[in-house]
Amino acid sequence: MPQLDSGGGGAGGGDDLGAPDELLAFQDEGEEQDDKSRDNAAGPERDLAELKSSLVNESEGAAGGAGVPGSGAGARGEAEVGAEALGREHTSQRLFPDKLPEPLEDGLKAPECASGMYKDTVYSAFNLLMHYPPPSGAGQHPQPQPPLHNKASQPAHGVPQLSPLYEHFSSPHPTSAPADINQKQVHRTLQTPDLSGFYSLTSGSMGQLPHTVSWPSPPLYPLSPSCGYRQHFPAPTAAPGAPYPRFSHPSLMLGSGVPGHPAAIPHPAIVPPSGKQELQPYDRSLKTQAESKAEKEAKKPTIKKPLNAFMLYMKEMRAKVIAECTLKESAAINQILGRRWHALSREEQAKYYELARKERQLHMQLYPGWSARDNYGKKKRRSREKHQESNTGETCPVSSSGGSSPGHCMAAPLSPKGGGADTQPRNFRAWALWKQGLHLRSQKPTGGTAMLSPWEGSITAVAYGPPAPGLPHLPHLS
DNA sequence: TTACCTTTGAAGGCG
DNA sequence: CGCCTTCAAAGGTAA
Repeated sequence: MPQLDSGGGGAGGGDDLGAPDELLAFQDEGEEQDDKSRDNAAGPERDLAELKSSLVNESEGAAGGAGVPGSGAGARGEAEVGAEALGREHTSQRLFPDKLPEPLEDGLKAPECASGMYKDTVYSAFNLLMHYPPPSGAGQHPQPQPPLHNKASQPAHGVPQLSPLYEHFSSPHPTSAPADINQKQVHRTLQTPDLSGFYSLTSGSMGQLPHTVSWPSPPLYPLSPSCGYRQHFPAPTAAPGAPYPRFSHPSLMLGSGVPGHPAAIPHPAIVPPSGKQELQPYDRSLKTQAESKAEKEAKKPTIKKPLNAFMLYMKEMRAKVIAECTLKESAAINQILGRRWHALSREEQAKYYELARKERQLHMQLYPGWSARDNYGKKKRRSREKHQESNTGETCPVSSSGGSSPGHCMAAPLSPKGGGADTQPRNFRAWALWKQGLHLRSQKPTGGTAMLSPWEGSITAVAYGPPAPGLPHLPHLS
């Protein structure tokens, strides 16, 4: 299992990462950022930054202002409290210099957002996360954690919840599980030796597995009460040798090869159709047997899509942004995260791409017949009418404002329903980029092939595109 | 109660 | 092959 260096050294070779096309994509991105740096004072990027800045500031003003009335310093104090709290847990991981790519973040003018923005970013996390495969983990015994009773597979407010792989890779040898796990035991057989440490599932039973797993996760960052966030858990008691208690997932613990342990837990991708926690087996027994088959069918758990790289990144960083920026609105937070994502170096992004690739690989192994199409229509989206309206793409804010940056189009105001976002359709961004001869990164070449097996060696290259049809990234897994 | 917002990436469908 | 659509997470917000 490779130990992905978080620095520029081992995994480094960032220039070695990615297929040529991918490098091109990154190059374009970097050039764009460079342009931003060079042209910091003017230009469409600046417009974008200012626009976003105003948006973010508005949001922060709403969120932070309530907690710390009229005091930017106070807000900053909160952020510092959060940063301090972070530091307590990540003191040894603060490898990332305080140097900020300010041009990239100039849109975030709020000092509480700008300060410490990059202090605990991907590096700190991946120092601990990217440890493949799980080490023997002797002596690492994460503390049992109280079960949550909120939505299944969802963390408490502000608590980052990691994907199974994400957590697994950093929870090497869990030994205990919440008390309510016993009611949710699902026996599954090993499917592949490589995944034995992750989930043991029979492929045929995937779709029927109930997903009642609460996802106990202590807060990564002991938020100060002054931040206005409830603390659902006591601050994690970092046991010696247990670097990241929050990454210890009980379900993974159960399935992680603990001798004689009877159970494994479904992949968190399996959720009830409602997205809410399914009935416990005990409760289910109260159901009459006359429950219609159709009803049971309707209650079939939904297998969620595996998280992509950005989603994984968001999951990890959301709490930090919330803590630093005292933001709550996910839309605003996601904008910040999107900017941060673009500000990440190739190496940093590569780690998430690699993690996402493993997620997909695992997901593929667990649910062989699953297709993303299966979930189509389960989440009701905007009306077709809006889509059609948006497809016209004739309301391009670029053309109207003279902006030339794709990001300019992306900087649709955070408006209420029917506002700018609706006048700026999703595909508009693709249109705007295409119009400028650019390409979305999501449309980069397919057929990517991993040059790295996660189970071996260090990263020499990573293909970010989807695997070629029928060509798994990890040949020995399929 | 439910959809929307907002982000990027993956995947499937369609022309 | 390129484009479009949908979904994945998250939580506040509006209908």
